[in-house]
Amino acid sequence: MGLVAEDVERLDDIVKRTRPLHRGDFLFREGDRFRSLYVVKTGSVKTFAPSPEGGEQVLGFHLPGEIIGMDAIDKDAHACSAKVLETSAICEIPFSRLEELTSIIPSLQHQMYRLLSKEIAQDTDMLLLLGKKNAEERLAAFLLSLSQRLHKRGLSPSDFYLSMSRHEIGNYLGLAVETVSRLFTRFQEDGLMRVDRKHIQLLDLTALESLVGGSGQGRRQQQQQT
Amino acid sequence: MGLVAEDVERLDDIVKRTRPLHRGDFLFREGDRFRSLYVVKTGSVKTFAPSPEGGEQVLGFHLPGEIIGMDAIDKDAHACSAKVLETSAICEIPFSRLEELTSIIPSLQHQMYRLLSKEIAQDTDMLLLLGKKNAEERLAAFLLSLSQRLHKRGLSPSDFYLSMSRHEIGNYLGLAVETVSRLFTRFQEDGLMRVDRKHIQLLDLTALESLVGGSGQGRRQQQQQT
DNA sequence: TCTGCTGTTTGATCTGGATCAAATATTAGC
DNA sequence: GCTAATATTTGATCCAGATCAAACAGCAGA
Repeated sequence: MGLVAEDVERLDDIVKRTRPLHRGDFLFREGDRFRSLYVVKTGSVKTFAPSPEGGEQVLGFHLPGEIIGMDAIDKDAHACSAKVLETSAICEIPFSRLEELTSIIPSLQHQMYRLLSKEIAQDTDMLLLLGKKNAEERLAAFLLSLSQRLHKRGLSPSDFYLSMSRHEIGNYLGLAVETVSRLFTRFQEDGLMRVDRKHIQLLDLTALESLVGGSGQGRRQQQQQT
Repeated sequence: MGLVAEDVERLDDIVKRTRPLHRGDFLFREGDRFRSLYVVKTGSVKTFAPSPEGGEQVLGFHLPGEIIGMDAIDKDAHACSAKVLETSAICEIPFSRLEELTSIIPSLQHQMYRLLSKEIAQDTDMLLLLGKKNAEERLAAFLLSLSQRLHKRGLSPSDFYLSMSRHEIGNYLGLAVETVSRLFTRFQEDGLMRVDRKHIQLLDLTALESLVGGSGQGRRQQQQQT
């Protein structure tokens, strides 16, 4: 990402490798002091925040290559918890060390700004999804998002395992478990995918994409021009 | 914010003051190359993104003291548009100049990280709102958010004008205009606020806060423990 | 001032997805 | 392997809020 070998080495020096974490382990909990960012090397992690009513809101699922914890810099404390979904390798990057480095290496500083900015842009996409899309569009968008992110990491974009439960998917997408389950069934009947337990095969990426875009061929939908 | 006078001056030097903008003016449009961050001095701005179906999603309302454009750093292009809601004074901060400064002034770099992080945390709150809260809770949260942000700027927390339309509020909160209107009426009947056109008076902040928290005294709601 | 337009309110009806209910399939523990 | 606890699926019903419809109120422009 535009760093010379020497800089990469310096960055490498501050990264802590932790032994593998297992399903259910926490990277951090809501309220913890913020110290480090975490990078998923293999496996997956979910982040979630308690909602005032006692439930929780799943904020995201984090796949290999993705960074966790950037929302905690401002308040210097974590407002959400991060829980490992399957046996995972996670790197820890002490933020104060990272800050020292970025103030010395301008290109690294720029990367940090980009990473933070990207996180904002992704949240924005999610706002659009929760604010404007129906159940079908949400699940299609979710599946495509996983597909694309796995593909970016060199994994299969059309054949993968879901490390999260239907319940967690529903929570994340603002849908009830039952709705998620029914949609999986429907997508399968429509030949869009094959579902076997947590094993997913996407059979028609194009069709899924068109589902996400407009509400298919038919369903009316108010278009607010504000 | 922890800067010495000399640094403040340097920051001040790169800030461009533009003449007042008026209702309907754009700060930038979706697709524009990213060059600057914008700070609202007075007035208000809304940001919004087109949804694939042709409508739009209001992403936020920006009040004095707030920064706009941080989501565009990563892609070096704006993914949303920013439109002025009322006559406003806006400062422009060329990002490349800002980056030069932050690489020289560590405390400024830290502030930038905090600002970006705060934006992420705010989006996260919004995800919780759209994912878990009902119409009543959403509008109450919206009103309290405005109230708190205005108060932070030394303005009245309980008496203010809405520069955005009911339609825009609904769009932002994922609700229909009619629902927003009915809720304003209801809140008024319940003595929580007075509404006269765009003039708002919050009469019972405490009650509004309790509305946001749990679903009031009654309404059942599934609490997902995931 | 009048005129047309846009924004807001109010009422009636409809519906996507939640909720309730229950059977079935997995999985974890022993 | 066996059993309890948990997750998923499927079906029936319900309802918050969307949609449809229409009256009304501000407001900009002539």
